[in-house]
Amino acid sequence: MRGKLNSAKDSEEKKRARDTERERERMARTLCWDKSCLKKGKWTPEEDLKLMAYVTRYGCWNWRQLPKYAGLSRCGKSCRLRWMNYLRPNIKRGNYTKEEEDTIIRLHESLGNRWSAIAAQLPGRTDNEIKNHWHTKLKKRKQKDTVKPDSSDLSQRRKRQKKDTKPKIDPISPGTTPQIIESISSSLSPKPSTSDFSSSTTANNIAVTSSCSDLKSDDEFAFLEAYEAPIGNIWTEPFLADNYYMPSEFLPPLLDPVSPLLDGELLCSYGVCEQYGV
DNA sequence: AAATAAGGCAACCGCGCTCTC
DNA sequence: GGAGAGCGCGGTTGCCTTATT
Repeated sequence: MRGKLNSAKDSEEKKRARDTERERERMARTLCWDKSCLKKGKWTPEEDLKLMAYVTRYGCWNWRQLPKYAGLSRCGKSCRLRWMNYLRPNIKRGNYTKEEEDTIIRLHESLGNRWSAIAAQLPGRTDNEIKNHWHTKLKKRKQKDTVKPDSSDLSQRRKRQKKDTKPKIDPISPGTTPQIIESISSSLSPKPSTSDFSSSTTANNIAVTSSCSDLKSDDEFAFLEAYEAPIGNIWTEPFLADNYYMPSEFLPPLLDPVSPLLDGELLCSYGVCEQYGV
C-alpha cells in the first residue's frame, strides 16, 4: 500500500519536474534577443504591465523612445503592436458574432485586404485579429458559400493598382468613402451594441488617462470617453495635457524596474492586477 | 501514451506614406 | 525638393493548442 503511494508520489514529482523543464525550455525558446539587445517574441505579463502602466500614465508620445522610458527592452514597433492589438482598452476579444462575420465578408468584398479599413468598421476588433479570423475561418466559409474566386484577387489587383495611383482610404481624410464616414459617425454615437462585450479584456477596465499622439481618428479617441472612471475625467487630468504636447523638458522620467509606478498600487487601481493575478 | 497534423493566433518584417527639417 | 525619422499597414512566420492516428 505504502509502496503504491510512494510510487504514485514519485511519478507525480517526476511529472512536475518534467513540466518545469519543459516550461524552462519553452521560455528559452520564446525569449530571444536580437543583435541590438532588444527582446523579441512573446510578451511577458511583467512587460505588459510596464507598457500598460507607462502608456496609461504618459500616453504614447513617441513609440521609438517609449520603450526606453518605460523600462522595456523592446523596439518601439513591438510596443506599439502590443498596445494596439492587445493592451489597448476597448479591445473586444473572443468569438465573432454572425453580424460581425457577415460585415467582414461584405467589407472584404468591397475593400479587399484592407484590414485596417475593415477594422475601422468593427469597433473593438483589431486589423490583425480580423486578418487572422479571415484566414482561418471566413475565407473557407466564403469559398463554401460561393464558387467565385475569393477576393484575395482584390488584394492582388490592389497591389497592381498601388503602383499606379494608390488611392489610400483614410478614415478621416477628405477622400473618405461615404461608407467609412458612416461607420465612424455611427461608432462615435454611443448607441448600444448588439454584440457581446462580455469577452472584452480586463484591460477594458483601465482608465486611459492620456491620449495617444498617434491615435489620429476620432474613432480611436471614442473609447476614452467611456473610460473616465475611476480616476476622473481624462480631459481634466493635469498631467494629461502636459504629456500630450510633451515638450522635451517635460519628458517623463525613465522608469526603473522597481519604479513605484509598478509596485502594484497604481495598476491595481486600474484593474490590471486582476488580469495577471498580481 | 506518444507522434503527427491541422488550426489558431501573436508577433515580426518590410514597404510605403506622412511629416518635419 | 530631398533626406531622415516615425508610424501604419499587410503579408508572413512560427509557436502553441487541439484533434487525430
